[in-house]
Amino acid sequence: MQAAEPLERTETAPKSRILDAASRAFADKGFEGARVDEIAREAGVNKAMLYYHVGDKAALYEAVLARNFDLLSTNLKAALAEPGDEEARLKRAVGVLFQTLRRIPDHPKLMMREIAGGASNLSPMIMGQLAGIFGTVRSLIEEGRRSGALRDVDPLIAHVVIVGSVVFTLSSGPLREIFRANTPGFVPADAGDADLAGTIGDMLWKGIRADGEAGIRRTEERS
Amino acid sequence: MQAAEPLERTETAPKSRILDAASRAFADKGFEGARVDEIAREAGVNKAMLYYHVGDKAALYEAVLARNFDLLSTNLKAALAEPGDEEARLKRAVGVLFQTLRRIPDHPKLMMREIAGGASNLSPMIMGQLAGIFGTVRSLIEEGRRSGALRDVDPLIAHVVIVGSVVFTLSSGPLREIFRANTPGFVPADAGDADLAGTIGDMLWKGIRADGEAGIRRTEERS
DNA sequence: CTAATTTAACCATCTGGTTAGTTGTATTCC
DNA sequence: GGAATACAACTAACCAGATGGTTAAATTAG
Repeated sequence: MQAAEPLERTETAPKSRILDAASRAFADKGFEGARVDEIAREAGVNKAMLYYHVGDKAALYEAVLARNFDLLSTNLKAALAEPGDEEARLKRAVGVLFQTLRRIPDHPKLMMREIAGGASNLSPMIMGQLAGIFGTVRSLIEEGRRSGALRDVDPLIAHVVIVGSVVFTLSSGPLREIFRANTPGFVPADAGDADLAGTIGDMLWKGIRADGEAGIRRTEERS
Repeated sequence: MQAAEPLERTETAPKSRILDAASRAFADKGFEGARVDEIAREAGVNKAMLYYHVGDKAALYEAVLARNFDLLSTNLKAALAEPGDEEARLKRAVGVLFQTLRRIPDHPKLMMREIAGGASNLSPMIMGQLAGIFGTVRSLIEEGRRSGALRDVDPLIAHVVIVGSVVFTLSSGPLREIFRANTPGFVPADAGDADLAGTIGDMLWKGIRADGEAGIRRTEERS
């Protein structure tokens, strides 16, 4: 038995490279559109090695998703474990969601495709990870409701709106650039990442916070 | 087959049936995942007829998208043409977006997949339709900013958040049902459509309306 | 030697797309 | 009228290339 794996000197481990390539392919072209041969080539391994190390195409897909959700879940839980008032925690959650997904830009794309497909191809393991993340966000929202900081929103709907806003924003970058380029008199680029996350966190917070005694302007003020 | 043409013998026009089947297939399985044979079979048409009436797979895809965007654009413009203050118009826009997409439930899925793919497969015609819709929403937001009803949000980002929220909510219905079923002590179903649209419209409105004299907390906590 | 890796070659099946030919029917020509 | 023509709608059969997956053999490491 080999005591320790002294590898990854030259490059990263083959399995990791395979998952990286697979993640990119699945995100860009979808499960059906991704070509196993291309993933292998891009990872710099023989196709048979891919089956040897990971398994078939479905296993490959699941491995990619599991790895991404794991990172996301860990970061999110860590961010919400720290103390703070509801506003700070929600915005921190959005910020962490934003920056974590920036580090794995394939993930929002995978999620969007998966949801479009009716989430019918998610293994129990992945569903468990998803449920964990949902539980974390749900706790945040329900605590906020109990403390009176948040309005009486449906946690699941709020969750979907939060994730949808961030995921959509992150994934639609290329499309936005096209619009900005074709719209005269328009700021030519998105704000930086921190600003973007801040803007969206702010919108979401204001969208679900309790109507303060002062915030209830029913907009009938027209000068 | 003379005058006695049985009313429903022909059901709907072949092309329309083909587009319906194609829309479903593309939404559920993606462009690459959709099988032309299956689309033809589902439409009750010989495969060659599909090529005869519409064209190849890409043309089929474009036809589906064009038809959907057309309906969406028409409804949205009509809804925003009617007068009203910013709050009413925004909420009306969200409501129309919601109910139009409910009528073509494949469309949000197609959009999600397309955005995930980097919007790289959209023909100029489709891009034009998209630009038209964006222009409509942008006008709404910029008018709101000028009148002081809305905060100084980036119209593109606001647009993305609005559309993302609605599209995500609509597409994630099945996934939400799974979560609701597995979460004890949870309301067992989504609110009705009107309520759902109202809830989300409200969240979005409160998220981008101008800060009342009390709400201004320039949270720069991100150091 | 033995076992873990790695490779080239292979294959059964599927997929988008085409083609040659058929049918029904409206129009033209005698 | 009715034969000939024209043409859109439709079909069955086919095909070349791609695709996911396998295997037997070779190479390397302990």
